Amino acid sequence: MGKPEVPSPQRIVDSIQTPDPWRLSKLLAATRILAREFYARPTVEVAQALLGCVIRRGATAGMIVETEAYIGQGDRAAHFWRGMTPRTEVIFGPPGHAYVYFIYGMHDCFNVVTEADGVPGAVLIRAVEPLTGMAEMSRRRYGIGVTKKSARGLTNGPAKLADALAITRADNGCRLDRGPLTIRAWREPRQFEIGVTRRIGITHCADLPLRFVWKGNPFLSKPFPND
DNA sequence: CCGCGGATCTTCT
DNA sequence: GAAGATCCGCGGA
Repeated sequence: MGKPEVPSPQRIVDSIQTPDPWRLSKLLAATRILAREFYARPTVEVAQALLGCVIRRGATAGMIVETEAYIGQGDRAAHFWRGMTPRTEVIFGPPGHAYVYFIYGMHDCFNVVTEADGVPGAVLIRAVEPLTGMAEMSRRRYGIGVTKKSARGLTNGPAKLADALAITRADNGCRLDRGPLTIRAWREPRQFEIGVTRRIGITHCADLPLRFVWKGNPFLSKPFPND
């Protein structure tokens, strides 16, 4: 005669299991905000160094597991390959700022600006592993915190994670070392292998090895071959 | 699991 | 005026 078990929203969503559930306070204590200098390096270097880092917005956070580099030298897939336009202005600005663009009439995608001030370069964040606030992320994406959908689908794509972390064009040009949207590194760095592949969803320069993934992580937008 | 088509609108030619 | 750094649902294996 027990009452039917009705798990709380947080329970249901979390029970879909991320391997590593974090409380926000604990997460903040275990990480520190990346300084602007971190981003003032070659784009490919930053793209790899960002793997394992944590994007935080309010009570929601996810760990970066997949990135793509968009570089200045003859990269026709980069939005800025022809030079500066109103849209790509922030990519030519100081490093450590957000570049958020709108695509296919409905999605926002989140990039980090790299290289020295005046030199274009950006890293597209393609997937994160949810760490905290999954019910809230689920509400942002599905309009409901209780869902039977797999946790994998919550943030395993550039537009999905932007949605889950409420990143929009309003964040375009904002700095990432302060303010409501920040990127943090673990004080005790995680150990993992980095896989390299061609970038996804582009037509030009599709062969360049500029996509970087946390090898074997289940939250990739597309699995690493042989995983 | 995989491939296909539709949705939808900003940006630059 | 066309393409685009995507996602989702659907149908089939």
